[in-house]
Amino acid sequence: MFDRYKIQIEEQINPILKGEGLEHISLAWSLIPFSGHWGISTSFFQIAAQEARSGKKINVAQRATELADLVAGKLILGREFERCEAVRGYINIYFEPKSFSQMVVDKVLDEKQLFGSFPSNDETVMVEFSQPNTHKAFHVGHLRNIVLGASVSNILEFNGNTVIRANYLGDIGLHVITWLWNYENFHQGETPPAENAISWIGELYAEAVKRREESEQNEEAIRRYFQAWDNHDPEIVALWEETRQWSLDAFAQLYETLGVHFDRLYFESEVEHVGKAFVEELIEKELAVDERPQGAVIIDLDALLGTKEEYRVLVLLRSDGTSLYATKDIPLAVKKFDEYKLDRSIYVVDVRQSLYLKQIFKVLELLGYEWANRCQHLAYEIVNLPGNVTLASREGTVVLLEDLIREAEKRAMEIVDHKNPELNIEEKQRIASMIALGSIKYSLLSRDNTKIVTFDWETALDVNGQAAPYIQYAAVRANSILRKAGYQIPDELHSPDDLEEKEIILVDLISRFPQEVEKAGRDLKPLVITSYAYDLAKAFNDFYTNCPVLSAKDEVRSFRLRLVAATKQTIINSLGLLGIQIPEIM
RNA sequence: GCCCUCGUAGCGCAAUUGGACAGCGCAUCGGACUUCUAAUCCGGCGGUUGUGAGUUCGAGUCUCACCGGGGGCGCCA
Repeated sequence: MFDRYKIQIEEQINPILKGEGLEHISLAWSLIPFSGHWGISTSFFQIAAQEARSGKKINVAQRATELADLVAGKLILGREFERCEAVRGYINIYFEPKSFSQMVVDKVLDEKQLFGSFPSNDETVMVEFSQPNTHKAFHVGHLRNIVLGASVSNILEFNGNTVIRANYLGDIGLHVITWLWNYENFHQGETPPAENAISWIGELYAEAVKRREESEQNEEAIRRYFQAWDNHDPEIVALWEETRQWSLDAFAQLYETLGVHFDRLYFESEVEHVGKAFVEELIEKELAVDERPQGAVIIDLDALLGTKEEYRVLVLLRSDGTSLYATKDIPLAVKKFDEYKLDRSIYVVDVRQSLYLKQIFKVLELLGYEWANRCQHLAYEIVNLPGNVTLASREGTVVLLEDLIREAEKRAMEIVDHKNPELNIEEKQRIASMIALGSIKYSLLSRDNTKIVTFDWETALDVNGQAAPYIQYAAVRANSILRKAGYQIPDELHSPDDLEEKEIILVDLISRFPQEVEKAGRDLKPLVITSYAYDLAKAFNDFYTNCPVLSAKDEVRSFRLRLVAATKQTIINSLGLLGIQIPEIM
């Protein structure tokens, strides 16, 4: 956006530096880091340091200051610039606010919901996230994964990638069998209640595990049940299929509530069989070692690679021949790349699986897949309870997703009810839901992926301060002004000669949105967007209290209306990347 | 034992990837609603960035060593 100006200015700076005996200098430009006025800046420290290294006896800081002063004194700026200044070795060049602000606002109103996005770049990326087990409940730990995966997908899409949102469901294994056995013996004929199907399924799971653990007889019965399932006992398979669907339906409902969708569902059951063939291949190629029946099928990566205690040993198949996660993850990766010709495959999985995924990617490389190094683990830390208590359904230390959402909606509803008593109940509920879900999502996304989230009800349901409702409210205020103006946004491109400081800060922030999107995409960090959206809302609230819009005169009013519309759009776009919606009223 | 990760104000978190004076929110204290919605705004208080070295003109950020929390290391997922 500013390249043209940079070149233009460098053409002036180079001769000045040449006069100082400095040639072939390249300057690194950046946006001036604090708001107030916008502009670009560069420093002379590197140049001074170079001089010092070449033998001259100079004080680097002093020399940088001297050079900055010199250049600032000699620069001749065009009318698109306001002024330039030298500050402690830096030179700051400020743009003329009028034309710049006009340019930014025009751009937003022109591009609308696409503002901040980048054109398609031909890169296809798959993001695998959520990965729930059927026949189990969802808790807040799972939510962090979903919310992160969904947001990263949105951000990558905005960056111009073609994104395939994939889910990988654990629909087989001991946990499923345990559930089925318990159901058939103790809950025959029951069906999940429509309202809270996941909780019901989860409760049965907890009960099933308890039964399995409390008697050896039960454990044996379950093992026999597993055998029967493995031998395709038609009754058990039918029950498996039916109950699995209950879970899938319930998940679909939850994803809808969360506003998350998937382009492709993978199932463990669809890759298990082919996975065993891959294990055979690995044994044949003498990469894997078959220690059965005494041991398992393993692949000693350190031995193969000559590393020491780095890749360790990966178990591919149990000694009894049944499959493990690794058995299935290998064919799954192949399937993904085959189906979609991926350029990149991202796994949103918690940090505890870092070594495991590193192993899987290495095995794929050893199998000769050239794309193996384009698999990427997006690791995030877990959600804990206070006192470093791990969330675990079997310990009872768990916060169920449905409970959390219900409670958050209840609290939001109280406020909505109080503030907007005239609305009908459906509308109130809709608004409360957006606020509740927004708060929950925001609180999970607004800390770095590498930081543990300690869940407590107080913080999770706090809607004050740096939280989604603050940002949503800013957009609602903007909307309120626009509504009172009859949604008539003037076309005039004139902006007033003198802009208020608050307006300048606001325009400045809006102009930074695209680069924040880029950064969030590069680092796979929604945190960048949560911070940005908050700063933007703050700047708008500041503008709101200081700059009247509707009562302002002609051109000021027009410009401010356009600015308000542009702000609303930018808030919508940024919260959209986080999967957070904005009500019209709140 | 090896590896990963975190440590910033009483608490919860940021910091443009090595740049300007380390910012914000809770909490706390004090102000502002006959005004486009106060779920808002303004001000005060609060810091040796775990410790110690090193690299650099410049370090919260990079290197090394310690200290402390969490996690992972062959048949769990």
